[in-house]
Amino acid sequence: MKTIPNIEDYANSVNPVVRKFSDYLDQHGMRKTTERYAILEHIMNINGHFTIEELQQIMDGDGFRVSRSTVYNTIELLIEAKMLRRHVFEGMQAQYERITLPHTHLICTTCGRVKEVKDTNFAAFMNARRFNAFNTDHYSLYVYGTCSSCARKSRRVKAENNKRKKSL
Amino acid sequence: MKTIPNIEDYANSVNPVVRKFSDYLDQHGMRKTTERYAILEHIMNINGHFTIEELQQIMDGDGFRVSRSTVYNTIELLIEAKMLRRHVFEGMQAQYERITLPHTHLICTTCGRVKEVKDTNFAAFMNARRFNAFNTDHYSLYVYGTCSSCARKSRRVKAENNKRKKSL
DNA sequence: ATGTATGCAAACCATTTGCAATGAC
DNA sequence: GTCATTGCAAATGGTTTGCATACAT
Repeated sequence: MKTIPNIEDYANSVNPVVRKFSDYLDQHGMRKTTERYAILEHIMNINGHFTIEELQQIMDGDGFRVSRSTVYNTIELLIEAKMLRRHVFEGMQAQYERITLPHTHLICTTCGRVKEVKDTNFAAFMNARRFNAFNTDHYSLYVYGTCSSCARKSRRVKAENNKRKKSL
Repeated sequence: MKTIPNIEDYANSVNPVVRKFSDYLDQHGMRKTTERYAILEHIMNINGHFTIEELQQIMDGDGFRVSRSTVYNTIELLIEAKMLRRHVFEGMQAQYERITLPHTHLICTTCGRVKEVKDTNFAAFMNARRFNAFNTDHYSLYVYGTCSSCARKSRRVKAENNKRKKSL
């Protein structure tokens, strides 16, 4: 098991992400527990999206056992602290990701993989966009379609089907 | 109870939405049942979003009882027929809406109300947008924030709090 | 007549909750 | 020492499933 530093180490961390969480806990009179920091720590090591299940498996594999309720609890705190976002893509279970720079989500409807892409044009568009009498906090753009790897596979299957037809 | 026309009437309907559904059922060797048409009929009368629960209550109120499984079943068919879309906004249960023109969703994080807004600039932007090696099928833009009515309420509450403070 | 679709009740599964034990403060 | 947090197990609630019955074809 990777050693999880003790709570004082975290409370004094210079990592701005850890700082932000500590500050949030302080400001809300909440306790700084090993579990909370361990969960944040593991989330910081994940690139892109993860499900609750995946996060817990990563932590388990790392020898750090936390109860499911605590995972949900901490995820909720991180969302309230505006450090994490929950996404529910069509037909999939909830996925989470750290809030970083705004980006677009490409979701392959065949394999379910999600890819984040920077999109400065879109970000600029949204920054300028005002919705009448609506005060925007944040936004999500989900683009559904077929990723290149699934498109390749489907072309291969079609080619094989054609071959079969010819040989009949 | 509003009379639901019989199945032949539907099969011969000139309504393009009903047509599309009939064609889909035909092409897939599926049966044209009263329940399926009644569900489509009621969905067509709904403006904007609805939950499964809401749809069923509307149908009940209209004296048309369908089982929950049939509602789910038919909703699924309509999604496969690309006539309906499922949305899961942050912290809410699934909502459905007919596929019409592309539009942006404004979701109030206070009251949960969802509003659709046309956005021709954004539609134009997305039409021109190509994602490298990704074949786009459709997209959804969710904008979260505070609607005008909730903003008004919150201003009122703040004003009252200030008054109270002064009088102390 | 055949077999798909419906309706009901039971099963499912991600998430939430209640509560005794633990540990941050 | 106090009380928020944890972990477990049970409850919840939206959705799915199995199966006998109804009905479109």
